[in-house]
Amino acid sequence: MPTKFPSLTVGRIAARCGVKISTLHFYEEKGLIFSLRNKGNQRRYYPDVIRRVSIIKVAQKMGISLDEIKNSFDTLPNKRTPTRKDWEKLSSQWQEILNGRIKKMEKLRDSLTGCIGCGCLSMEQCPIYNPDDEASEQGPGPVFLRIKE
Amino acid sequence: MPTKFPSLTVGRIAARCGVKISTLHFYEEKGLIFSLRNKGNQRRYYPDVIRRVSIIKVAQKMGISLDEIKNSFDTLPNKRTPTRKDWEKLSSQWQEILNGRIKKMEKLRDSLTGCIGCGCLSMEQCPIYNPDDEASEQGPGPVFLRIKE
DNA sequence: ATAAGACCTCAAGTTAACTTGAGGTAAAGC
DNA sequence: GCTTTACCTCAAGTTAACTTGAGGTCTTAT
Repeated sequence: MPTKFPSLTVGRIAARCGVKISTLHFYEEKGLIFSLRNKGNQRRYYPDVIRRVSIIKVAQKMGISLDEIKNSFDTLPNKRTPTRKDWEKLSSQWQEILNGRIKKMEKLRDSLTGCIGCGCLSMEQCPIYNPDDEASEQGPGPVFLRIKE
Repeated sequence: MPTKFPSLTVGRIAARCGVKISTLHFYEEKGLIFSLRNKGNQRRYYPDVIRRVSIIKVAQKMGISLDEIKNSFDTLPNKRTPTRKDWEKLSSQWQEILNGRIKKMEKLRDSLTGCIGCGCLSMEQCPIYNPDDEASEQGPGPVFLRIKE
């Protein structure tokens, strides 16, 4: 916990992080980052906000939504900016999500491979048209498979 | 090319494909599917629209946008509904895209693995903070890396 | 023939993640 | 002190991919 009044301006943070000022306003509004105000009501940041923003950006690249990111941040003690240990935790959380996504994609890709030239476009047996994880999940549901007529 | 007037109603197609009627209207507006109108101005479809919608859905699962899907469809002769041969072509196109995405994700995941516990949160050497494909792409650009001070 | 159910159009709303703009204040440089 | 930047707030706009609703017409079943 820094003790001196923060001195980084929003413009500076923006430049450092490669984002627009409006993005920082937006993140703050969403509770993803924080700032103090100087006498003139301008935002002043502690340097750790840079790390925070960078982490947000990395997470986004993994396809994590801002909401999920916020949730993860909120699980940290005192809503502090992730420390090295925290980062370990967060990144392995996110890694799992990432792994799940990759698996799904690979599955799809492989089905696709099997489909190339298989002539199943009739949608009667094509695995792609009826992947287990969706159509069969909740009973009747979508009807990709039963085209029959 | 079917020669008889089409008879499938929008409600029927919706039920078959597991989508809402409004979605079909929307797809038509976007030029992704087509219909004829009966005397009373109601839509009537040829059965192949079902295949078309199914393909759209599959493509979307691969993360292909409607715009990209439309582009792909538009490359087909006469903008016809994909035949088996066409499907071969489209699916391998999309497979490439999918492969690219998977690769990116894997890269990210692996960087992440390398990062867990590496303490590079200072953002001075962390590969994640400065993946080649973005920051270094266009000269100056974002500044994730040069945090220095 | 008539009522219920299926359709039609067009406008506006929804979510995510921001961006843009207008109108006004602060801070910094000379 | 003055001017140029940098900030501030709040409202509205943006894109993708749809959904919802209002007000009205067709079709179909009885």
